[in-house]
Amino acid sequence: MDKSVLRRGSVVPCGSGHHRPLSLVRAGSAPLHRQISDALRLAMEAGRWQPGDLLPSEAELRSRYGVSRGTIRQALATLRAEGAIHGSRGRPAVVRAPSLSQPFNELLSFSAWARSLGRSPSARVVGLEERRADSTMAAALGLDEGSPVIHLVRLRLADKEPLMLERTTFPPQVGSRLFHMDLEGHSIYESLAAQGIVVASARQRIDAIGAPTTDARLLGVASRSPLLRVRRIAFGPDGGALESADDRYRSDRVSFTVDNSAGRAPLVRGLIQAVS
Amino acid sequence: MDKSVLRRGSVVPCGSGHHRPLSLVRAGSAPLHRQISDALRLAMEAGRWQPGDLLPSEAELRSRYGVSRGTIRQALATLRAEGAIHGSRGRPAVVRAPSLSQPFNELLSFSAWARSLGRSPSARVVGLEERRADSTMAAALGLDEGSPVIHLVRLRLADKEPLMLERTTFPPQVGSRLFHMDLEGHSIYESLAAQGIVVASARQRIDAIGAPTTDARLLGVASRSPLLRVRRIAFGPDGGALESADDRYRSDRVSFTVDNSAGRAPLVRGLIQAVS
DNA sequence: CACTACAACTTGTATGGACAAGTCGGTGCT
DNA sequence: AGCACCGACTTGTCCATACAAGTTGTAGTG
Repeated sequence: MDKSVLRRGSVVPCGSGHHRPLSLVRAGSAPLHRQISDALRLAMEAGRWQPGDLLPSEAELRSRYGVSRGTIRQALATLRAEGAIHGSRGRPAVVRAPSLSQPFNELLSFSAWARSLGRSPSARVVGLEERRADSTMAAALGLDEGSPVIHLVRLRLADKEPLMLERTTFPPQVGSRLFHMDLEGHSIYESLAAQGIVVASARQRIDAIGAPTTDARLLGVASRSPLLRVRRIAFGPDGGALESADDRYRSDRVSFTVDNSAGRAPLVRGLIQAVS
Repeated sequence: MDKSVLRRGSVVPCGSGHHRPLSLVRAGSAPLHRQISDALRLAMEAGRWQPGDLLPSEAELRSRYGVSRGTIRQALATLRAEGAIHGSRGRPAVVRAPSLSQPFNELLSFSAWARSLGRSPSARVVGLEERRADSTMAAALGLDEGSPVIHLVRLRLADKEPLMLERTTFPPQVGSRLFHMDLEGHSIYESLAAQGIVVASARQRIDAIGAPTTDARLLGVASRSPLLRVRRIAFGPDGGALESADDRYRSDRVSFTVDNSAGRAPLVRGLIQAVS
């Protein structure tokens, strides 16, 4: 009798056969169209629909959520403006690509970043020593030239695969704490935060360099192969510099994304590419 | 009797005192809401409303164009998705400062970016041709495999110095307009914006590659030297893909910065390094 | 068999009405 | 003067309806 309805609906393998309207709060909570767009976005991020799949038709969504068509269209319009779906006339909306939404904090802490991608981060200390600041480093950290600084070099790994070579210079009041810390297991940022040292702002510069031979050997790539370099100065709440870092990523495995919607804040993220 | 109506209306110094519905084509032409959003965007770009000004109320727009409120709201929703206006409840929509979308624009448009750094941008067309989309390109643009696309390759220069090699693929409805445009002098983005094609969101991926020989020759660097690559997909307010780009920057001259203050939006910018 | 035409579906467009929620200015009270 | 309150106005949300336009599968035609 209504096989025609099932024809389009069968595109979506709806595992749980809910027939009553899905849970929507109609009282003082968020607007209905927002609840619906959030739910759809969540389902897309969870991989319930693959890129290229067709969303359920507006009529089916309407009956599934028990709202009018205008409300459904408003929810879909939100997803369309975000670039998550892509509609044309006469056919249900097409799922565009995995939507990405993660906090920005990741770009600061390798450990937090790797964990957010489902990898287990670790580190291998290559060197830890006290130095005297040269002129550029002194300027970066706001110190006098020749004053002592602590220089730390670590190879950063995710699932035991080397991804990044990290050279960090700390002013004494921060760096002196490193000698009593576990530099290979725990996140430096998290250990410092436990001692009340928090990063309030950071300025990072991204460019590309050819790998020097020593860097190449540590990272396991060919000499002179391209690396993504991130140079960062992190500041505390009082504006004092907490570190000056030079991170070099294997560019065949790591890339950064900038997700930008007009009028909204840009979302900067690191990615680890799939092994080809 | 109705001074209350004039109270809000007086915000807009309506020079030409049209009282009949402004010129809208109701036959096979563009949809009404699109004609209205185009007209409003044009008026805003012409400086008729300054940033911070209040747009006329929906009721006034409704009577001015002789359409229903839903149509007006659809036009305003388009402008909101573009970031041109910014609405809150109980007050007419506010015209957003173009400076808010400035860093966003810089990352998109080489011309706008170079000008913001005090350089004079230009371009040299290396190739312009129609192609058929392969599977990955079709997926990126949301087209069918094998459908025609327009492929443009340009060398981008600042003060006549080559900085970036740009390969862009456009879907037909955007790319077909390129053949009637000045591709070496004017900004493509600005020319397209004048025709109502506006970028609402974009996804960019940054990594590093070694320069292939052809790229190296065009950019004037050694073969296999590191380049900063930015791959971008730009979307319009309706979620349709407007372009898929592959930009390769001379990493000895260009870098990107991410300024991050905790709690505030990260600021992503490009930099041209001083000649050493 | 190839092609056309149609019917059923889909989304896009547009209208009208109704109520809730927020802003703003003025009124009147203390 | 300072303050609470109210009413007019505004946008946000939601509903119901109707038609246009595009897609797709099916049935009928040559």
